[in-house]
Parts: sequence; structure tokens; C-alpha cells
Amino acid sequence: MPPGDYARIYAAVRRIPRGRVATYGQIALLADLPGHARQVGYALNALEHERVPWHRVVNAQGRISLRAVSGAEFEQRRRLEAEGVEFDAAGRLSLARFQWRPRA
DNA sequence: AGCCTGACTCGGA
DNA sequence: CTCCGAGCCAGGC
Repeated sequence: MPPGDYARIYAAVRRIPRGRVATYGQIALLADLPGHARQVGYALNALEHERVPWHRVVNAQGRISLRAVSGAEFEQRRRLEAEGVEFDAAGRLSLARFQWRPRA
């Protein structure tokens, strides 16, 4: 996978406004990498100190994807709630309400 | 090459 | 609604 791909993925994630979320597949599309939803996850997993709002990326079911190393999920939810995103009792957010829909 | 794994997704049971 | 199963693609062995 070309090194530049990660940069495009990060650029797409950076476009997500505060208080909104995007799905992995959606980011893949915006980065011109249709079908690479999993790679988006890898790219986010590889983040170190880059300034990228990784917490605004959730899966297609409006849930926070679990990592191999548990713990970061709580941090993600905490950050989203700090931006006004609400979760239901089942730990899921409403994509209908919070998903970012960039125009054309 | 083959096999396994993973911050994914969609559709069917 | 939840649980698979299959498809998906990149990476590491």
C-alpha cells in the first residue's frame, strides 16, 4: 500500500467536523480507496502523534469498534461525548443524527 | 503461493 | 434486534 494512502486517509478524517462522525467505509471512499474500510482502521491504529480526530470514526452500525488492546474505546466515547455526541444504553450512537454528510 | 489476522461491511437466518 | 458467513484488502510469516 503506497505510503501516500495513509496521508489521504488522515486528510479525510481531518475533514470531519466536531460533534459529527464518519464510518470507516465512508472515509475510505473520501480517500479514494473504495472497499478499503479495514485499511482505514489500520491507518488509525498506526497513529502516533499526528493531529487527527480519530475518535470521530465509528463502524457502520454506529458503534465504537473494539481494539485488540482494550481501553481506547472508552477514551473514544469520552471524547465524542465531550463534543456532544450521545450514546444510547447499548453504547450506540445514532448515525441518522450524528453522521457527517459532506456535500458533493 | 498458502494461511492467518484485523479499529470493516453487507446480507441472510 | 443479534449472530454468523462470506467478501473484502493489506501485511506478516
